Amino acid sequence: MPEEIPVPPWRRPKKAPPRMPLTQDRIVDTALGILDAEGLDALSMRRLAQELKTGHASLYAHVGNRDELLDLVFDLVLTEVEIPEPEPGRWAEQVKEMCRSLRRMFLAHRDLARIAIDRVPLGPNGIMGMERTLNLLRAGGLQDELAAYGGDLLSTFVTAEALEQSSRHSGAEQSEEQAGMFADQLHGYLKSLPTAQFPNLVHLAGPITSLDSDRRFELGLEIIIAGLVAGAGAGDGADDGGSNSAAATVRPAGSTPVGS
Amino acid sequence: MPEEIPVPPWRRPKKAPPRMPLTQDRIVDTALGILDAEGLDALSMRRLAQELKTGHASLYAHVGNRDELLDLVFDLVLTEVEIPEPEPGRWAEQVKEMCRSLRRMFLAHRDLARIAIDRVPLGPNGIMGMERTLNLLRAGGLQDELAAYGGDLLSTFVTAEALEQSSRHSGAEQSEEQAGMFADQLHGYLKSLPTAQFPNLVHLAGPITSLDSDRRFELGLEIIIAGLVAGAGAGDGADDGGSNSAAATVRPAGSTPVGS
DNA sequence: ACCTGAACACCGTTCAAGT
DNA sequence: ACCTGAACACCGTTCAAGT
Repeated sequence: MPEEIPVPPWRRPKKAPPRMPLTQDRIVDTALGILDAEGLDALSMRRLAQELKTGHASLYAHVGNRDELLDLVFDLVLTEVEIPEPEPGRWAEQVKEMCRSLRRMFLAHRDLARIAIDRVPLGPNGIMGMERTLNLLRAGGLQDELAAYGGDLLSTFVTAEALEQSSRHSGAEQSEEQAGMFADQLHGYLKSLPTAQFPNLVHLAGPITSLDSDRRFELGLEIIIAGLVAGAGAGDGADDGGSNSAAATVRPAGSTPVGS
Repeated sequence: MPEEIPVPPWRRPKKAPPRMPLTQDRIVDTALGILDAEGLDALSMRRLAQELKTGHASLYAHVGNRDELLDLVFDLVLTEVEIPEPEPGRWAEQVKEMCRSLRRMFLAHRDLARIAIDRVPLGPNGIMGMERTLNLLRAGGLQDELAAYGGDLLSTFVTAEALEQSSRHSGAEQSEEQAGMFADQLHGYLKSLPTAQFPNLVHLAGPITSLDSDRRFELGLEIIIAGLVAGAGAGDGADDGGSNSAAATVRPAGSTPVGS
């Protein structure tokens, strides 16, 4: 009888050989897969168990309950967020880069903003991210209280904006120009309001409905950072503060993922 | 046989005589009652029907589905939010008053922030509120785009902050100093982290955990308003802009509820 | 120790049938 | 026209029983 031929490693991209013992990591990975492909409502314990070819009751040996599972999924994706190491003269731009990276993570994972919105990221990657965020914010000269709260405010903003963007076209399975069609409808509705009673809505129907997600995001970012800088007083490190980013020539060489 | 004695009106505060026909208003009122008393998770169509002494299928003749019901509840409570008529020299303070009123509404209705967070208020009271908000913001000299987005940003902020505050002590039925106990635990945890790896978290453990909800709210409000003012340029109407409120002596006589 | 089947106590929504 | 009962297709969580 010949020796057993080993399975070539490239046959199992990362998932598992047909029968792998149930593991918390495997459960969380699979949950994220379902989330990305089908959304939060499809992510039931039963659906997840089916994907893992096991009974749904078996999951409770490894995750406690559904809410804890979502905590773990949230902490896992936090790995993808890049928080730059502070560089002099680039503070405002680096804060923006951090927020844009967080936003990219949300846009890459369906319904993740819904999971994140009412959760404090206290998993290992969340704690790591908090540390690096505080480090960046303090480099801008924010005093303690403002640095402590500023990180919260920024991440809340990014999460809420991602939530709004994803929920805007969540009615069915559409995703592309459906947002535009909704905006058109809303524009027509606002324009049709009685001018005497709603002068501002009629006048601003254009600006209200023409702001796309990217513009909203950058505008909000600008506002909050300007507010933080204003609150920082004439801080020493915030030399690049304010809403301009004149010194944005250096590449973000120091940016690294949270998880490493 | 004597004439039928009429029921004294004070016996039915506002609810209904024992048998009143099912109505959308009655359904929405009752839904809000359940929400306040028992929270969003308790607000099922079946629980609601039971409260109304009817079959749960009957509700669908008046509300479409559960999501639409929540839309209606949201629009109903928007009635309680006061948005001041602009007064010269009090812009920043009036914006704060508006946001505080919105916050009070959220704190008065359990889990309402969870309902509001992924909903655009397009009901009659929502539209009315948008109009009055835009009117106030433009009185501060914000140009069109900033006014259009500023209202969104402010209400998102207030909603997210209310959500965080309510979810902080949502584990069980506690509500009072439970938040303080959690803060203490978190403080101990942050202080126990290895200083070499987490210098900022260790150093800021105090500020991070000592910020109570009121302080967080006022801080965030300050930051966003400062950012809006900075973006407004040297606007004419924003004479009271910035983060101070020196002229806050006049009573808000012009403030009126949204719904009237 | 880990996994399973079966059960418990719920959901939202639909629809034919009643009044 | 409005309401109802019954059914459909799901949920999360627990727990005694198996291996």
